[in-house]
Amino acid sequence: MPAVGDCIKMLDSETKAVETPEDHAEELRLWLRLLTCTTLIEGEVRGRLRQRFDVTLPRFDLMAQLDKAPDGMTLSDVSKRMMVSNGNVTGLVERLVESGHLDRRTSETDRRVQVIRLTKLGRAEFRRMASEHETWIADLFADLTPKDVRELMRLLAKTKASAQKSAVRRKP
Amino acid sequence: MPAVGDCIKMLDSETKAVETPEDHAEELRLWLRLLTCTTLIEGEVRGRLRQRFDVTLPRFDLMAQLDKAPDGMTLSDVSKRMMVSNGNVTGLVERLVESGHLDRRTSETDRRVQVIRLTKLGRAEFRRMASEHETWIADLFADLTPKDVRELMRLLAKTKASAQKSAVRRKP
DNA sequence: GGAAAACATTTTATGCTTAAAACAATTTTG
DNA sequence: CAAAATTGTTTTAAGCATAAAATGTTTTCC
Repeated sequence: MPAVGDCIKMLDSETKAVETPEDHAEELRLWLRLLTCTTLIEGEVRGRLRQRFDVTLPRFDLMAQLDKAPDGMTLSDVSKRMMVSNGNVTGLVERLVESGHLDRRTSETDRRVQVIRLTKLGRAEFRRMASEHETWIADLFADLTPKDVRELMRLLAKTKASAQKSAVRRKP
Repeated sequence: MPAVGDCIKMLDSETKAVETPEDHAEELRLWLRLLTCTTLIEGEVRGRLRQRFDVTLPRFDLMAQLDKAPDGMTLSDVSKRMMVSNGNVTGLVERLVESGHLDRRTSETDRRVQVIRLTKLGRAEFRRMASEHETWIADLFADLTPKDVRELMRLLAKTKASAQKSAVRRKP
């Protein structure tokens, strides 16, 4: 049963409504749990990728983006999709070109733009990894019913929209 | 309406059931959405901490752990709680001791163990940051109803348990 | 009691990540 | 058309992060 103080707004000396220090403990706990789940799964995937394929998670993620874009992507596109900084992508791409997984060329129509693609080798290796990766994910989520999955998808979509709105409010 | 092939098990030449390559696309999409939500919120919190308090997220997280433990924690405890590597904590603590936010001493009873605590300065600064941080989180989750929050908490708890079980299956 | 196992932490080597500044090419606009 | 703004990428400097090996300490268990 909540205490009285939890539900009323304080009145100041001039009898105008004043914000009580609101209780946001529930949202905070939700955020920590969300973070815990992600960290747990991410760490597991990272370790398995390293053990099975000697590849890092960021490299895998970048290849995953390119696998969906047969005609290649620009570095900016990749950066936005992966939600990481531009400089980060520059370095990742450098190493993946070096190892022969990526092909990189300057755009014909805009000399600022770099277009990157998976090489044959890169695509083949990615497909091999992705297939196993999918089974890991399925296993990690194995205890969720199809209904749980649907419900989580819905609530996370709502969460994403809420967070995006809030982010935009700060920097318009 | 699902195609026939989605629901049947293939039969091999000797009429024994054979695993179809199962479709785990839903779980994969769920994982990506989970990751997106976390990355989005994490990036937002990171940026605000930097702008408002010139502090990094890992430093804040470490201080948050210590704020809950007035008698201090060992590096191992912190490492487990934060779900990061031991070496990582060593470096973080070094910098926070340097800046006067943490106090570190060798345990009286076990000379292997380092016990760290927030200093007065560290605690004061953390409290100031934490209070604002809580409002950011509330704002980021603002569009979720209390019921949404409860439901997400429940489903994420189930997800965490499932993932932990799967992780243990691999390395017992 | 002493060798072996377990534990807590640090070190090492490498790679990831960011924010901000710098650079270069294109587009906008007065 | 040229100055200014914008866009795409790279560089820089600092910090974060990991896995694996190394170091010192305590327990375990013959």
